[in-house]
Order: sequence, then C-alpha cells, then structure tokens
Amino acid sequence: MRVSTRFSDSIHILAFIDIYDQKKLSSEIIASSIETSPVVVRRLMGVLRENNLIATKKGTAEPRLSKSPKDITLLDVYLAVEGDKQLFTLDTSTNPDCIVGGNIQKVLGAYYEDAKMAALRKFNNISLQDVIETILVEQKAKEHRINN
Amino acid sequence: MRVSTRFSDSIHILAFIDIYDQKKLSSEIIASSIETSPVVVRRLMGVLRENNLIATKKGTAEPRLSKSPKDITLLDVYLAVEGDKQLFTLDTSTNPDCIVGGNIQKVLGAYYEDAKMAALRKFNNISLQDVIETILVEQKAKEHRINN
DNA sequence: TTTCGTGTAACTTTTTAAGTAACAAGAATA
DNA sequence: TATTCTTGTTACTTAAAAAGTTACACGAAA
Repeated sequence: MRVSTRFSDSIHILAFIDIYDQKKLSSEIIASSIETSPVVVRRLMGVLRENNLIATKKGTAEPRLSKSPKDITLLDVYLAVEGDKQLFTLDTSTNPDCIVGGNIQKVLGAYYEDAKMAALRKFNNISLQDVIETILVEQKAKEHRINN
Repeated sequence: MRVSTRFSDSIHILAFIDIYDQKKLSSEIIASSIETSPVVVRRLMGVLRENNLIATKKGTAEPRLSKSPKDITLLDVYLAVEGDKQLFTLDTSTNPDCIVGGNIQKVLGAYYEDAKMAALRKFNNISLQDVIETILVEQKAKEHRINN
C-alpha cells in the first residue's frame, strides 16, 4: 500500500503552528508548507484535536497547541495518528495444525513487541520542543552558509 | 497499501526448513503451513537464496539453511527481505522555502533513524535458533495443556 | 451580506504487496 | 526414455490503505 506520512506531517503541522504563532494559520497555508492539500491537513488536525494536542475553532484560522511543546512528545503524536498498531507485521493466518504455523505468531509477536517498544521509547524521549529548536538551529546554519 | 508479511513469512520458512529437516520440503508443503501460495514461498526463497541464507536446487524439494540457525539473526532476515529502508516514513516533498518545510526532513530523519536502529538492534540479538527453540517450547506447553 | 475558512463526507487515484496462472527446464523414477 | 514432480520466473489480477479531489453546510469576521 501507499506508506503513511501522517506521523511526519502531523509533527510538521504542530511545529508550524508553534513557529508561526501570531500569523494567520489556515489549513491552506499549512498545506503549502507540507506540499499537500488543505483537506489532508484538516483531516490530520481533526485527529490531533481529538487527542488533545491542538485546539481549533470552526471557521477561524487560529489553531493553537493545547500544551507546551515541552510537554508533547513524538510518541504522543505517533499514538494519536498511527495508534498502537503493530510496527512489524505478523502474518496472522498460519496453519494452527503445524508446529511452526501454530506457534510462530506468539513467538514472533513477543519479539516484534520488544523491538517496537525500543523504537517508541526513543520517541517518548523527544519533545516537540526538541524538534522545533533543532529546526531553528538548522535554519540558522543554512542562512550562515548562504552568507559566507 | 497492503502491509508486507515478508519478514514474518521468511522467518517462518527458515524455521520450517530447520524443524522439518529430513522431510520433503516442497514450496507447496511450506505454503500450506504459512497458508499462502507456493509462488509466494518460492519468491521469498529466491530472496533468501540471493542473501545466502538458504541453498536450493532447481527441480528438487530440498532447501537447506546455508548457515547454522545460531548464526542467522532476525536482522539478517529483515535486511534480506525488507532491505535497509525507512521504518518510519518521512514526507519527502515539503516546501524548501519554509523554515519548517526546509529543515524538518533532516531533523526528523535523524530521530527516525535513531528509533529504527533501536528496533533493529533488538533483532540483531535474536537468532533463528532462539525462534526455533521458543517455538518448540511453546509446542510442548501446548501439548501438555491438551493432555491435562 | 459577503468573504473566508473549518469540518466532514463521498469518491477517485496511487501505491505496494499478495494472489493467480502459466510455463520452460531440472531432477528423480518407473 | 517417458512420466511426474518441482523449481524459478514472468505476467497479470486483486486487495488494501492512504493520499488526493470535489463538494458543501455552517461558523466567524469584516
């Protein structure tokens, strides 16, 4: 299938809202930064709103973060838009009458869960604030290279 | 998209080959354990062969592991069939003229790589032997429950 | 009251992998 | 040696999930 960019795009939206705080923040403007359609942005923002990461007002282009960027981790965003699904996919239809087919799901499932948790723990240690600050540092470095 | 079960199915194939070592091991028999088609099995076995994990002989139903199960890690299998692709997907088309769009790929890319490595390190610490032994233990436990 | 924008539904397109059909050619065997 | 089984491979179809598109009711603000 097409691979989901919801996680990346959601972090983008949140960083954008924080960085361009005082400006008009229509879904169209945000979409032009992500290079996608306004509807995709509004759909993602709907999910972020349901998960208490942003607050929006219908008809008004003024989305705001519900919490400080320090208090939003990448894991919060990931769980909001991707949910707690498998990261590595088990084949869930294997022959239960075979020694391998009848036991491999449980065995692999445990290893997959372990690997997934190792990755998600990393995301739980990165805040939106970290992302925003790093973006701003990269931007200054970029501008420095251009001027020298 | 449809989610790939190549990783799970490949481990299944390797465990099956090792456990049913002396028996006839046609792609049809293996496929019936995975509950898929023989062609899917042969395709995966082709990839496993290219990556030196198994040896096969055209026309003969006798695939064999190329190495001891102790010396095959889940990471070896993962890289063989999924490659070293992104685990978390960056949106690679963002507006380069925006502070966020112009820097987020690099910033998120680094965090994603970090999380991916945390997961893959786990897989590098699990051998096919671990998987096989755990399957056999689960099977004995299952039989014990049935007989008591 | 006009204009802009959100929220949402319905539908289409895109992408990727699995499933299916077909077949040449190697291996084993009666 | 003829038959049967099987692999390796190609080409095509189906399935599933997400992004893209169109449309529109309704809220907000000038």
